[in-house]
Amino acid sequence: MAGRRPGGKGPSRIERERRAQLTRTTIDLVTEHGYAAASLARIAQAAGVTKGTVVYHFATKDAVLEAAYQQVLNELVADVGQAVDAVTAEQAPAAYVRRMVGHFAEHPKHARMIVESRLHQVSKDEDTPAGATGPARAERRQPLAALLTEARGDRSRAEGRDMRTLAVLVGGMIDAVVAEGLDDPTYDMQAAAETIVQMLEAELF
Amino acid sequence: MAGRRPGGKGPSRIERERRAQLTRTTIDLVTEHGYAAASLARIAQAAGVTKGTVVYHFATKDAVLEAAYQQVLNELVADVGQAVDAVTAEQAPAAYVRRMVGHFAEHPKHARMIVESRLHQVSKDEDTPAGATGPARAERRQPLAALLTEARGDRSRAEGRDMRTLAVLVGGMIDAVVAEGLDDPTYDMQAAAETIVQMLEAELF
DNA sequence: GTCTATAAAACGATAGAC
DNA sequence: GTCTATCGTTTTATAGAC
Repeated sequence: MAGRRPGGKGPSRIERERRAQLTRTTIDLVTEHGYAAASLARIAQAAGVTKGTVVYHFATKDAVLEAAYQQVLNELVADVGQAVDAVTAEQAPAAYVRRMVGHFAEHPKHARMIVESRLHQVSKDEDTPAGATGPARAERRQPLAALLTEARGDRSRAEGRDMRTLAVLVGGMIDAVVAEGLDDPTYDMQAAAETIVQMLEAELF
Repeated sequence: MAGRRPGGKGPSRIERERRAQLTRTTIDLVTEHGYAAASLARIAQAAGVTKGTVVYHFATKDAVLEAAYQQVLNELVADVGQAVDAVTAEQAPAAYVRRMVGHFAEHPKHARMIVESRLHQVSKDEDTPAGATGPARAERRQPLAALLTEARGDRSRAEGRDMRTLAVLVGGMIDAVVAEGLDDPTYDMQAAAETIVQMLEAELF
């Protein structure tokens, strides 16, 4: 494990810089050549260091990829969270959709990183079937479902509506729009986001 | 290359059986332990043969996975195509959604296989960014987009609607429902499919 | 604290025996 | 037509020099 220093102080300056450099390089590698191309040797070569250096700072190859993924995810959560907190509960779902699509439109690399990680970042449990990311996946739609329930309030039109399914559907639409935008840079993701908002609000209000 | 026989007859009986056995084994491996676990050695071991045998019938490892994927895809296309052809143009989109979800609900293994292949089945071109599956991905939504355009006819409500985006959104909702169903077997995919149909027809008619 | 050198295993694919 | 044996590469990780 890296970062084991005597005194209880935080990571050293060069420790933080090296880790940041390596995660940046890893993100580039994964987004440009796929998860399979992100071997220790390639990460090291791309960063201009040796394999030993990479393993020294991260202990294992998976730790590097996990760190890269977490960084991307943290930025997304912070960005969307801020946008949602800035509006009323009623406007929150629309803000969520717009910022989610907007974030990925502004950071296509991050979108690719998350798409690539979705499948590979599965648990190491041998008995876990592929694609079943377990709790991580189940929690993916939960924040949106909570926003929807709050926004709905006690409106009659939305009575009996299944907020879980609505969250699943809206989440799927967002994923699809992002994927389409990655494939075709000329695709108008913002316009598609507005269509999602309209369909969502037709169901909610 | 396998199957090179003197006379212009089709593949031999044992050729067909071996290939079928190996593709079946490969599908099981990929769906249960992920694409990364589908190495030549593991495929051979699971099928009770040697690596050489596998390579003899398929020439390359990717050819095995491609064959497994194509078989799954062919069954899906045949099933959904038949369902769509059995109804009027107006009912076709709803039939598409229902059979798509139904097929994956009945064949969870196939759903996992397709999800796993989505990322890895990228072109071998070094310059192709990860996640960009090129033409294959662009064509994914085309059949649905065609159904939507035909079903819409000349209805006023649907005038100016972007059928490409609608196809992208509906496709994304289907993917999300299938993924949710894979993660949680108790999830009511059929009910979710009906919600998709309702939202779709609200946009179309 | 950082690196070189290397170990040990798994990989895809081939050559050649039968 | 089918298999065994093996080649050459690449993988992750470690041991030890500096």
